[in-house]
Amino acid sequence: MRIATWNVNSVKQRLDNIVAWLKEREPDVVCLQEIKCVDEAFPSEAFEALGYNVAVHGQKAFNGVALLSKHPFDEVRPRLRGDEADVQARYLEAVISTDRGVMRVASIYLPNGNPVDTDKYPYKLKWMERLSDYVEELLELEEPLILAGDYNVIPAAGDVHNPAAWVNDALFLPQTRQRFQSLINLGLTDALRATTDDPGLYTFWDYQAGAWQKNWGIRIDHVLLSPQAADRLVGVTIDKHVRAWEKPSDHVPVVVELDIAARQPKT
DNA sequence: ATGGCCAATATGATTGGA
Repeated sequence: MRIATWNVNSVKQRLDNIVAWLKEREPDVVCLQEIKCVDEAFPSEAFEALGYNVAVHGQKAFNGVALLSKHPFDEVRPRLRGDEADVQARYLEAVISTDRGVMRVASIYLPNGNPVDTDKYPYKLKWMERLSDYVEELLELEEPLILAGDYNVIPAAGDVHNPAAWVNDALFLPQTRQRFQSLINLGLTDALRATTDDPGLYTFWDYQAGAWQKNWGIRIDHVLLSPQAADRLVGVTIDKHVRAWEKPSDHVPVVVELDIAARQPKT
């Protein structure tokens, strides 16, 4: 089972790139973030033509998450629980049947939190606590659980080109990193860090200041695994090459290979 | 990060992203 996450920064602007990447990579499941459109405007047909089932949780202009899957969704759950007044579309979860039972996959777009002296930073921290509270419940199910997305968290100094420049940023502040660590401490595995200790592995390069050309990147797109998923981890790849394509997103896909097979349809 | 961008909005300037 190949599961990927990609913040596409507008599904409409990125459709050609996404389709080209899907053909090249052939993932089973894709978690998309920042689709920046309402459900009705999501280009489902382009993905269905490639054999994907589609689930969308969008909103007008900003945010928005989606799931693509070669295998049918048994259940789809939008919105992160814990705040009924929160209208931002940042969480979408689905259940897929596999040879190891139920597998649960979530597409996550965690709030950025900048500027930190506004209400955006408390919103981020609250969102992280809501996520932890919910994940604590999900882990009790003892299923393969894949929490994939743009976490807007730089976990450690080795995950940013110039740590000193980010010390006061919402992505790297100690409180942010502590809450991310608390989430991991519930019993999750950062898939990339389970495979390598190498610094300088990035998933985002700003459009500004020639950041891509200078490799001024940050690692903020993560795939977190429950024990039942981590035990089946085969490998992790950052598809860095798509950042050099025409009209790129500022994020690139992160792809996880798990030794889990889709349930064969009954014949 | 020496400065540098990009997407959406009934747009021609502003907001949001990271």
